[in-house]
Parts: sequence; C-alpha cells; structure tokens
Amino acid sequence: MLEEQYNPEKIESSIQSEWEKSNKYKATPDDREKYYCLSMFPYPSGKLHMGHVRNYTIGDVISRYKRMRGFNVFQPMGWDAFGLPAENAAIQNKVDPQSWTEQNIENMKLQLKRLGFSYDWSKELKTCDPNYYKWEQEIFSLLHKQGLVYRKKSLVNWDPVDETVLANEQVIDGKGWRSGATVELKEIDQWFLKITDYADELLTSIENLDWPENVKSMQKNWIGKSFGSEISFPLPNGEELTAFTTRIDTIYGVTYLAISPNHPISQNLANQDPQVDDFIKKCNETKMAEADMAKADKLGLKTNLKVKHPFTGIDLGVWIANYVLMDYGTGVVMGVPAHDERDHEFALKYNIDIKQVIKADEVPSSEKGELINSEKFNGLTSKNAIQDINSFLEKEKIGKGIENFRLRDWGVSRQRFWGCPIPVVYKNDEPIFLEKTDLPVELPKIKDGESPKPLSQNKDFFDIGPNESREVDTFDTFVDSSWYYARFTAADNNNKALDENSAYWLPVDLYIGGIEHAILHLLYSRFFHKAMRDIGLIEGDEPFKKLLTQGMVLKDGSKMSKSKGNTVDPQQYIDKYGADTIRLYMMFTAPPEQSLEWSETAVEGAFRFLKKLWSFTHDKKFKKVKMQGELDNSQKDFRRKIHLTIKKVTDDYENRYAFNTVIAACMELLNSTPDQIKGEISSENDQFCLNEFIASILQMLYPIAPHICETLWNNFFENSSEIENNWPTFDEDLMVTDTFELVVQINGKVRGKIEISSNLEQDEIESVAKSIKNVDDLLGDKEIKKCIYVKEKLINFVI
RNA sequence: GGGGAUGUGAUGGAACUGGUAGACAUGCUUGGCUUAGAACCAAGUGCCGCAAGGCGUGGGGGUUCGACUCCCUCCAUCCCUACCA
Repeated sequence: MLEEQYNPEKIESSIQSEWEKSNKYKATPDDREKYYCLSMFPYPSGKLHMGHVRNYTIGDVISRYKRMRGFNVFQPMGWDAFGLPAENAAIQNKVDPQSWTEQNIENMKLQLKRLGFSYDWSKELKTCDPNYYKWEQEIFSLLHKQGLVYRKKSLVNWDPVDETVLANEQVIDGKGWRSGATVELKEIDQWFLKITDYADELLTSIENLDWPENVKSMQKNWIGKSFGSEISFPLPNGEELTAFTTRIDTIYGVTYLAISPNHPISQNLANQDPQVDDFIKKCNETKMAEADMAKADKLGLKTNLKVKHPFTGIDLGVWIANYVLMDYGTGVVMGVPAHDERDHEFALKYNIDIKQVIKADEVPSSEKGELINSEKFNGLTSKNAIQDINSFLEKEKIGKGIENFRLRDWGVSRQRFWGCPIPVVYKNDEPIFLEKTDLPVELPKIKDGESPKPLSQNKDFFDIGPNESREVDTFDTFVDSSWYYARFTAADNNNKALDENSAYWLPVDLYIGGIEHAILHLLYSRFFHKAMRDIGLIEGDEPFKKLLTQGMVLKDGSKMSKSKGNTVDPQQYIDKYGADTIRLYMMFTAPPEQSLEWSETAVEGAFRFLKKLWSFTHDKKFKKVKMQGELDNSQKDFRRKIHLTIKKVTDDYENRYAFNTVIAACMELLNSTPDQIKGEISSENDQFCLNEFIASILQMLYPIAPHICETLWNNFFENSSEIENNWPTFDEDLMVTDTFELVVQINGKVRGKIEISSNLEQDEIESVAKSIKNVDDLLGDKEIKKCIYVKEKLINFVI
C-alpha cells in the first residue's frame, strides 16, 4: 500500500533509479517501426532555463506517447558546447573554457535526469570533444573536394582597441561592449560554404516537409528567389557599372546610380580621395546587422563619376550610398526615386531629380502599372514591359534577365579560441586541406589561471615549420549544430562519422525546438544534409521530417534573458514540487507553439491536481471482474465520459500536440467520478468502471507525468503489467446517446435549450423548438422567413 | 526597413470543419473544517441591469440566417534579420 501523502521527491527518485538500472531508454534497431524524436540540444550555459524545460518536456511527452503506441523510439541528448559564453567566462575569470564547459554539462545533465526525461545517454555527444569535431573537420575537407568551399574577403565588426572581431551582440550602439571603442567594419579573408549552389533545391524541397507553414514561409522568403535584370551603365573610360533590379520597367525613371561603400570602385576612389575615404569610414561605423543597416539614416556622397543612361544617353551622377548592400545583387542600385521609397528618401535629401514613369496617384509608388515617359515602351503594363525590356537588353548586349537569390553563401570563419579549428594549413600562403589521417586538429589546452590567447597569437599552435602555418580561425558554431542530429546515431562509434545505425534511425521523425531557430539553424542543417548526401555520407534529401516549433517562455511579456534580469530558475520549482508537477505545469499552461507566460501560482494548481489524483488512486486495487448485466445510469454516463476522453486525448496527442487540452480533459474526467467509486467499492460493476477509469487516466497522463502514473499503476495492478506497453482504446458504440441538447436560436441569438430524442424528424424538432415558452413568446405571430437546422446541434428561426 | 506570428474574463487558456464564447485551471468572494493558519471540502464568479433584457473575443468596416473563426483596414506586442545560441 502506498503512503497517503503524495511525496514526489521520494517516488521520483525511486522510479528514476529503476529506469537507470534497467537501461530502459537505450535504443537499438529492431523490427518495430522506428521513431527518432529529437529536441534541439542546449548550449551548456550552466543551468537549465525555462525554455529548455519546456522544449525537453514536449520531446519527452511525445517520445513516451510513441513508445506506448509501439514505436521503437530513439531520443538522444547532447551539448552544443562551443561558443561565446565560454570565451567570456575564460577571459573574465581566467578559467579554462573546457573545464568551465564540462562542469556546466555535469550540472545540467543532473537537472535533465531529475526531470525524468527518457534519453538514451549512451549516445551523448559534446561538440567540443575531438571525437565529435574530427568528423566535422573531415566533412569540411570532403565538402572542399566537392567544390563547396572557397575563400573570399568579407566584413567583420572590428574593435580597434581590443584588436578583436566582435559578434553583433557584442556591439552596443556602435561601440565595443568591453572597450567602448567605436567599432569599424573591416575586411578580412574568410572561408565560405556554397550554400547558394543548393538555393533552388532548398527552396523547392520545402514543399515536401511536414513543417509549420510559418516556418516554411520564413525560409522561402529568406532564400528570396526573384526574377530581375542586370543592366550595364557605361563609364567614360570604357568600363561599366552593372546594376541589379527587379523593376527594369522603371528604367526611364533612373536619375542616379548608387553604389555600396564596399564596392571595389568605392575602394578605388577612396585611395585617390581622402574625402571619399572619410565618408566610407563613416558608413562603416554602422554595425553589419541587417536591422541596424536598414534603420540607419541614409548617407550619400556624390562622386565625380558620371555614367550614361543606356537608353536615353543622359548623364547620371554616381553616388556612394550607405543603403546599398554589397552582398545583394551587384552592389549597385539604379536610383528610381519615383518608384522606390528608399530611393525617394535619398533623392529628397540630396536634391536629385524625381521622374515618374509608372501611372500612379502619388509618388513614390512601388505599385506596378502602365508605363509613361518611357519612349517606345509607353502604354505597356509593368509585366509586359519587363519582358520586352529584358529582350531588348539581351539584343543590345547591355544586360539580361536573371534569377537572383537573396540567400548568400555561408561565411564559416570565426576569430575565436573556443571553437572547432578549421582543418587547413598554409604552405607559402597556399591553403592545404588536411586529410583524415591528419585529423583532428585539436584546440590547444588552456590552463586554469592563464589568460586565454587568440589562436592567431598562439605560436605553439600555428607555427608548424618554415613557411608553414595553421589556419587560426575556428568554425561558426552553426557548423557544429548542422549535423549533430546525424552523429547522434553513431555517437559511440570511434571509427566512423556515421554507421549502419544511421541509415536505420535517419531522418529525424520529429524535431522540436524554439521558433527563433526557424531560419538559420534549420536552413544550415538542411543544406548540410543535402551536401552530405551528395558526398555519399547519408541518404535522403531532408534531415527533419516533421518540425514542432515551440514558442518563447516569457515573463512580463518579454523573453526571459539575463540582460533584462527577468529570468526564473526552474530548479527551485523542481525542488519544491517535483518533476511531474513542473512537466504538467509546462504542458498545461499553453499549447507548444504559443508563447508561454510564466506564472508561479499556476504551478500550485498543477501540484494540486496530482495530489488529487494520488489521493483518489493510492489506496485502490485492481480486481478482475466481469460486467454483471446492465450498468446503471451513472455508471453508463461515467463510462461514456471515459471513452469520449480517450478519443479526444488520443487525437490531441496524435494530431494536434495539444497537451493542455489532454490535461484539461483528464481533470474533467477525474472531477466527474461518481460517488459510488470514490470510497469502498461495493459492486462488481463499480469495480469494472474503476478498473477502466484508473487504467485509462494513468496511461493518458503517463507521457506528461510519468513518475506518479507509473507508481500508481504498479500499485494498482501489483506489478502484473507495465504502463508503457499499450495505449487505451475507445469504443465508439459506448459514446452514442439517445438524446441531445438542442439549441434554439432566433436571428442567430440563443433563446432556449431543450433535451430531445435523437430520432425526431426535422418538422417534429421545429415544433418542439417553437413550444419552448420563451421562444414562443418571441416568435409571436411573426412570419418565419427561414429555418436553419444543424443536425443534432441547433435550430435557427429567421424572422 | 524587410520577413513571420500573436491579440478572447482579473490571469493562463478552451471553442479542432462558419453553428451554444469563456471548457479546464489560477485568482477572488462566501461558507465548512481548525484555537489560529496552511492544506482540504462546498458554492459563486465576463460586463451593465432589481428584472426582462442588453453588451461582449485589440479598434473600425464588410460577407453570412449565424463570425473568436472568412475578407479589407488600422493599432499594439513578440520572434528572426546572416558573428547570441
């Protein structure tokens, strides 16, 4: 017999040690259908935060549910262990980033275990482990062989005082966060992956994914395929400037040309003219984040260059303008102030002509329409004009219609000391990609108490002989997280990156993580999967079959973050209420995809429900009985409720991931237990209902609150069966009723309700409805114009 | 600036395919139990109104017998924006 008091700490630790002893969640391939359920692995910051608890509870609930449905479930966990916070800790506290990270992992792993997540820990991985990153380095070399790696100059945020490269988040109001120096954009050599080679495939294969529509749209828009034109504007010296535009129909409205401050021509001009140089420096004080660039005041400098309009021959001024991005199109924009808002703002500020060439009520207007002031193209619609002008450009050899992508190649070089070394050495400055036998390139160890040095200043690391040196940059941590889902399937294999188990488990059947990863991480992983496929490492086209994006955990309406000082540490609640209460609270408070507003008092409510469940169930025992004759009415109603609940809950788990309504339905079911099964059971039919009720409610709640359900189950059935072995079934026949409640409306307003027999004809129903006193009064002798009957629901009289 | 979401009682949310708005919970009020409190149990609780009834899903407009749900428009908040993860 169980204790009368619900004692979560005691039952949770005893159940957890049983799971651990029997290696219960270690997954191996067998002949059941496989289900690979993956939650996004955490950065080991030291403590779990609410977002983690939510994410991992969702993953565990689905994993446990799928096991009950007979699937062979693989649910691994690991650590996204490289990154900035470890570097910061190392600099601030002179601790070795590795031991700092290991300690954090240790602590967070305990927290995960305390929450009762059913992970297969035999496949745990850490991205900072050479046994993980040597394979990443090998894949990089293979990608190079495949022609997907190249080197080019690219901009970084440069702190001139600290002489370091800063991440966007380390630039605050244009200043370095530590030094306070004004940050500059600086061009340095970096490694790139040709993700744009896959732009079309990444775009088209989105369609086949069972992903939320909003994420699909975000990815499509990010890839940003557009059809446009390239057009050349001749310079007097015989060279030309090529602009990219999606609105070649506005060509006659061009009144200036704008080039990016980082365009080679701007750089050339800067070398000759200190004024241009100053201007470019000023433009480069804006940090490189797109949001900041877009919000920056428009700045322009008129150069002494002139180009000829290729159609009209008119001279156009060439401006260097900070709103032109070097990375999009050609880095040159044809300025059409009448039909582009940004160009309009710029033209007003610098007093440039505005020439309208599309019919519109006012200017600026970016609407398409009929062409005017455009010589022989007058009268055409934008759509036809774009076609005609593109053919004209091609005929005259001054341009062409082209496809363009917003997506840019992926710069993977980072100037960090806590990341995966890029496996390249330079002989006389020529890069050589290291082969498997030379891998891994290990990070140099840093001793506690030492200030860490950037790799570029660590001679022991980079100096490997006369005229030979190692690459000193490390990979973007997004590289680490782009293929970990695959490595999990072979994480304990020291001889191969992936093995025969990989083919069994992949792809991931369900991937669960924060909506904030909707674009970058998910797009990079999709790219990696396709690239790994093409070098023969992996099969299939996509890594994640289905995606569940959870909303943020908010406090006071905004994301919990250290900088806002509004974080709530889950640990204190786990200590106070136990894992099951926290899991139940997280699942009850909001559906997974919505943001969740943290509320302490609601945790109490979750705890209260589990106490109620405990006190109802803890002293009851299973007895094998057969139903004797007919059930009485309250038994019948209760049984109907049980089966309706099973049906609803099954649908909520299976199709909707609506765990909040699963819990609500179970609460309702528990609240509806008739008195006769609450205390001592006196009849076989009551025992029959009790058996059915306890078995189903424990199984329905087991994925969410496994410790309490398993404990109560084992006690009720005296260990004669396992809770995880099956899922309750429902019988549709039991749900049928012979009456229903008819809602009676007049002009769409509810005026009455009446319980009536299910087998009445419509005219009988009408007259019953009219006979309700209130309805009869309101209808009076008015003419009924229309009568709408919705089967077994409502009737609406229109008067 | 661009892209993607969200908006329902005092609060978190429910209403799944256009058909009873507010399930379930939190909070609050009252009562019971208790020396008292906690816990627990019972009843009530969208707003206005004595009532009949009216109003009500961010604001405004539309479609429909009927709109939280569909359309247009405006507002507010959140996420992403390529070096935070």
